[in-house]
Amino acid sequence: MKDTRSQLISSMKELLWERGYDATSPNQVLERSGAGKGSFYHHFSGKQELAIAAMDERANELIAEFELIFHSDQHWLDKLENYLLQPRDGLKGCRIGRIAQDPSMDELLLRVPLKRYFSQLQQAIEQLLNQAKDKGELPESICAHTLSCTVISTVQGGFVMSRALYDPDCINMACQGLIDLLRTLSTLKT
Amino acid sequence: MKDTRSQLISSMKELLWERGYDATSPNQVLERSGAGKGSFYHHFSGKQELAIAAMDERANELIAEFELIFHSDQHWLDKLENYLLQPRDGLKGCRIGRIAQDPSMDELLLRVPLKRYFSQLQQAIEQLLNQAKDKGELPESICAHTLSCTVISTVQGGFVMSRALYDPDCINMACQGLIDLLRTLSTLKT
DNA sequence: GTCTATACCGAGATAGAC
DNA sequence: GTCTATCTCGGTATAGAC
Repeated sequence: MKDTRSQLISSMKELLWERGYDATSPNQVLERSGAGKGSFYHHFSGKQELAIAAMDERANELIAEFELIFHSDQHWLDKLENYLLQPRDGLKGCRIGRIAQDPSMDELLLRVPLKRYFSQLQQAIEQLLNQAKDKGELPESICAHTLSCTVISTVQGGFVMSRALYDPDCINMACQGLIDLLRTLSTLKT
Repeated sequence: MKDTRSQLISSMKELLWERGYDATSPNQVLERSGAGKGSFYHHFSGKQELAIAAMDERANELIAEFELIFHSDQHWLDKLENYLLQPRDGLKGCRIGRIAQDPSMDELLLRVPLKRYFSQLQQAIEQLLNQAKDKGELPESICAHTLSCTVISTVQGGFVMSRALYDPDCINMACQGLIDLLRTLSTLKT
């Protein structure tokens, strides 16, 4: 059991994942959380403030997840594979990237937690790739920053493609394809 | 100058690109096209039918674009680079993939043109990659179907990442990173 | 803190005149 | 074919009692 405020945030997190920001209404949040209108507008100034709180929690949660993977002491390629081949439901969408396409994301405040998550993720991946280059296991001609964009995009785009083709497996294949390229490259170098 | 019906479709295409399906209202379409409500509901049964007509046109248009690239007589890697490095506005989103995340895309009818586009694109890329394998320029261990998912996802995810970080350049880097991997791989094989 | 009542607006569509 | 008037519903929020 948690307090009303937490319930609201929790329900908003679910709905942001399922429906995004624009398509989620306060009423849906209330229904799911069991709270009343009064509580909602007592704890938050409105939909936007609640959404930001929810996205902040979600970002922290996801950052903790990838840090667990990237801070392990496996080989860099195993870490990356570990990250890329995590089980994902292609039809549901990324728990945070999901909302990036919503028109309301033009608003600066809403973008803050989103930006924070992706910045940190990119930094982590770029660092990993630079270590690989230092060890001579990735060609010097490959730019770690550029490739980190590719890695992140593959995951995010996998969700989009899965939904477009209505095939939950697309995202897993997309990630597998990238891993295959990296493994092959590392094999040929050896 | 075109007739009212075409104007409506044309405006809907723009709005679907800019705002997606759920966030686009009939009123916005009317305002942009200069048509009135009467015309709208005379030519179409409603928002959904208009959107499908618009997406159908858009799909045809985009299919023609990639066919122009893939049916040229360049080397497969040049074709792929040509496709991946096309100029794209990362902040606007894919002209058709943009709407894949909208909640309303759960409706079967709306997904038809979306699915048609992505299916054909994937088929074209897969074919290209298989030719590369036939020529021995891509390792047999690489699965063309799997890798085609990666290619498409990189583009789609590039748009998402660009919007998340609010950096129009992310998508271009993501695509460049994938090309770099493929070029490197092809170099080492030689 | 939480509830119910109320208000305002725009989405999406229909009706019937021209 | 196109126009204006009208309708219903839900999104988003405020007011004031408890």
